[in-house]
Amino acid sequence: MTDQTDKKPHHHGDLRAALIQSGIDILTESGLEALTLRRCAARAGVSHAAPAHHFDGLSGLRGAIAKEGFDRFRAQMLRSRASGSQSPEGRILSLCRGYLDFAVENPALFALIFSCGPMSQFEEDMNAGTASAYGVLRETCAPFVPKGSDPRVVETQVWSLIHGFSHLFLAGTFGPDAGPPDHHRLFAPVMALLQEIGTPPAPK
Amino acid sequence: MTDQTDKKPHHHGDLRAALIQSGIDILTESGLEALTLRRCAARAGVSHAAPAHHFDGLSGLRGAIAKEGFDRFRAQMLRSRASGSQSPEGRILSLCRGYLDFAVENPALFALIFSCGPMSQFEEDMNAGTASAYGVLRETCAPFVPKGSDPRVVETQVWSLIHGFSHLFLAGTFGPDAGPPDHHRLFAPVMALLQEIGTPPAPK
DNA sequence: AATGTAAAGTTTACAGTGTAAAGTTGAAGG
DNA sequence: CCTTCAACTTTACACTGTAAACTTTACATT
Repeated sequence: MTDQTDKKPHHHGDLRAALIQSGIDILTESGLEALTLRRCAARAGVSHAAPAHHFDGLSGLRGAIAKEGFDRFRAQMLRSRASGSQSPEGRILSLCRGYLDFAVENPALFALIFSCGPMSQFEEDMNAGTASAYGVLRETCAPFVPKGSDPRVVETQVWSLIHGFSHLFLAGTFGPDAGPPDHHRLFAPVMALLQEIGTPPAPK
Repeated sequence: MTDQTDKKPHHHGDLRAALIQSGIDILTESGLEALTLRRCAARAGVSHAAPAHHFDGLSGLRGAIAKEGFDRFRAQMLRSRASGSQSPEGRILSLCRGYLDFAVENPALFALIFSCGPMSQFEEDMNAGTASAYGVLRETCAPFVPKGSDPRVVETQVWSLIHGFSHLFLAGTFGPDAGPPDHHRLFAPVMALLQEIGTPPAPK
């Protein structure tokens, strides 16, 4: 609708960005349920109805935050991928490490991003973010796609594996005691399977 | 605390069970956000404060519903596993089909079960349900565990894979057009990887 | 049988939430 | 200087969870 990205608002400096950042702060500090239009407004120092103007209600705010969250998610995956070994195996393993680390470090934002509830109305923002993150995964998976086969097979395997592990880890399914310090220990089976996925195209 | 399973309540026949069923109905009809103490009470024909008595507030109601949901989840997996080929491979594939089918048929209940937000207070109910479902997975994975190795490796791989696929499928990550009719088509890569996991212990 | 007691629900009240409408401010353009 | 319009505020309302006080009912004890 109205493009207010490069247009200076009248009163506040850049309220839209400030509201998104306030929302992310609230998510980080107090969890998903604490993300509220009114609290977000209070933190940004505006009236409680201001966020409903910039975004289309609460779900609009959540969509905008999710978009920003996807950007950071993607950035962290890229950073992690660039940090380790640059072999095809090393790149995909580091990417998945970044995936898990982001989920562990930003659980509420991660949950918001992949929430499948009332975000359906925001498929525009949502699909853009998903496609962005998915693109990173695709190019990292490319070396493992057998020639002539559908790349989505490998992509789906890797994507499902790392996402399922991250989600179950956050939900505490792998034990209530497992905390951020030792999540890489539990991560070992996933890494092993990822390496197994990587072997077929390079048999000898 | 108070065991009210076999004790006839005073006014209502069995309000606790009625409230849980009302909650599941609301979830099925109107989604996760629609699950409300007051709506649940109205549907069961009692005052709005009644649910807060039987359960410990909203999170208590959600915990009780999650427990019931886990039972149905487990039952569906068992039913599905029993329906197909009884080879070790067939059993694990059918189990995962049941997993995915339950998620597709009960998206809100599935999301509630694996929500990692404010359920932490209900680790008792939650861990019981998780352990119950996890047990089914364990025994189905057992034939694929190499002798002397940690069974949790295979379990984690299968669990993460099927859960991640189900969750991403519900979230629409694999395309917004993919609906219940063709979710088994998209499921193919996961099945392939599951069979791959199954091969190592039977090399010849 | 009368009475006490505790559980099961209801009523009342309150703080917080999203949303819609009307009102206010302030910067830009003629 | 005045108009205009977007940005924001104020006001109002329906709905939510929670806590407290109150009422009813079944059971147990005397």
